[in-house]
Amino acid sequence: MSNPEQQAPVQQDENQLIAERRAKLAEWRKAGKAFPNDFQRENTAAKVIEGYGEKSAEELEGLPVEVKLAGRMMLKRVMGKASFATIQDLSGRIQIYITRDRVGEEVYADFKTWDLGDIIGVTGILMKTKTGELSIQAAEIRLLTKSLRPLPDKFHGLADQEMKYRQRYVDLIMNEETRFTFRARSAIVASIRNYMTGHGFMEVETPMMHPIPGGASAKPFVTHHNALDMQQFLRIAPELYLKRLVVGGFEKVFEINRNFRNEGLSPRHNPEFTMMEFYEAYANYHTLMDFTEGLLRHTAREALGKEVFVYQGRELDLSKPFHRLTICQAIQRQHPEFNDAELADAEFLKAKIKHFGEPLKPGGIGSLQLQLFEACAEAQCWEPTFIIDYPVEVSPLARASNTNPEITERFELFIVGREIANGFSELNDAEDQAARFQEQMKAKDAGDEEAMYYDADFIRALEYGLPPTGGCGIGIDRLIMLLTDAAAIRDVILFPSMRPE
RNA sequence: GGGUCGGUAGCUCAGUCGGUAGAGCAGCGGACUUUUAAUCCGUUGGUCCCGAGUUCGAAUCUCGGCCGACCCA
Repeated sequence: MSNPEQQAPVQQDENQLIAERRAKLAEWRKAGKAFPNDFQRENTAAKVIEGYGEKSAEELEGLPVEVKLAGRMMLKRVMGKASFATIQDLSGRIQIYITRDRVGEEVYADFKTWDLGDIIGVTGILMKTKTGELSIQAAEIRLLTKSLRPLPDKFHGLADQEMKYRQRYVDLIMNEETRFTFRARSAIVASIRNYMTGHGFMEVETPMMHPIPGGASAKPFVTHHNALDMQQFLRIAPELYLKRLVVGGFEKVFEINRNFRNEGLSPRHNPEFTMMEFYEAYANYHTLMDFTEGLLRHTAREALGKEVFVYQGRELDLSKPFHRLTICQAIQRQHPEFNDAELADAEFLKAKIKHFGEPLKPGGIGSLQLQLFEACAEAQCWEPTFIIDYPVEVSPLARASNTNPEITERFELFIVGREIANGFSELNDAEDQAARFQEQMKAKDAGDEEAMYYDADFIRALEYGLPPTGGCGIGIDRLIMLLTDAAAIRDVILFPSMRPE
């Protein structure tokens, strides 16, 4: 099946500037050497500057150092017989000095026709300008790729938020801050992997397409498998598959991958987002909290080199021990006027939830306490805070507490008022799990679209015996937002979901 | 879903009281052998988001729609 609208030719937004560049490209083709791929660079801008930036003009003259590099031309200052250009490669920028006498009259004339955005290769020796900027005095210079589209204003850059997301390639060309964010993202994910594998965890990949969506409460994307003629769901969480692996004897596993939830877009929600989930046999929610705390601190230190950050203008310190509070303690931290008896009274809780302007969802005491927490205390958890002891009714996959069957051995971690992680001692009693799925089925029949399905194979797996296990999910995009001071999830996802153009 | 703000040249943005479109950058032509957002002279370029209305006349006012950002739900 194909959507005819998607096949319609894209309307060409041609203009005078593009036409000029196409004409230049046509000339280049005529010369017979367009789009060469035989230029082998030997250096990058940052390495060259790191190695020789401190050398004096005389020292450089005495060496001399020949370099060969390539990049996109970002600035160009042409004079009659000599020019400067600034090229940008993956590492940074460096200035080139081009004189007609050295490169030859013909090449110099060609160079004058090259445009900002073109990709050029240069060979030359290092020099210092009279203002002390390390530059490459070009012996040879070549056009490697013609850029047909003009770049945004060289000084103001790309300001249009929508264009930054839709044409991320332009954002990356123009904006050092964007490049930093996504390099940081890469480093953060790498650090997490290091920590996990360093602690004996094995990285696995479990299905992205599920016959039954499970492992979380969320609306799934639905698709269809033609050969099997069956409905499939993009996964909303990998949890049930990872626990099957622990049953199988892979006692420490993790997965970093995409989840898909069929929900709206917001500064904190993208329909596809990245989660890490990890499971460890013989761990429980207390040891998980210790581990998660260590993981975040390690990641901050290794990937960003610090543990104290500024997020949206306010300090965030990951070096101090994370708070651990029950739901009621967290409410009382914000509202000491609420006493224990009141927080155990359904009518009181309902009244307060309404008072804080939240819609009231049906549920028992535990659920009401959680709703009140979300209404009046969650956003105030700026410093890292584990909220513990979630009610059974909202935790269908978590092990119940030994001391109170109404609550589970579960935590959520909040930082800057946002949920970052969710973990618990796993429910490994197959019969209890089957009963919980039955409850979820009832809720689904009663109209709760986000209630879970009954997963018979998962129950069968538990019946073989899941060791006592702890598991935790960490929202990678949100973690990256924290560490890179990004206000919106779209700023940490290279190609965020957008309405089609 | 509601509210606020916005959509004007390739980019960044002005546009007064409603009188028919401006700047900088980029481009094009010219000058210029150490520039730093180079400079100087000249110059091309517009579906003013779309549609309707009011008006002699709409980028501007009104209504409807589309798109985006932010806030709220």
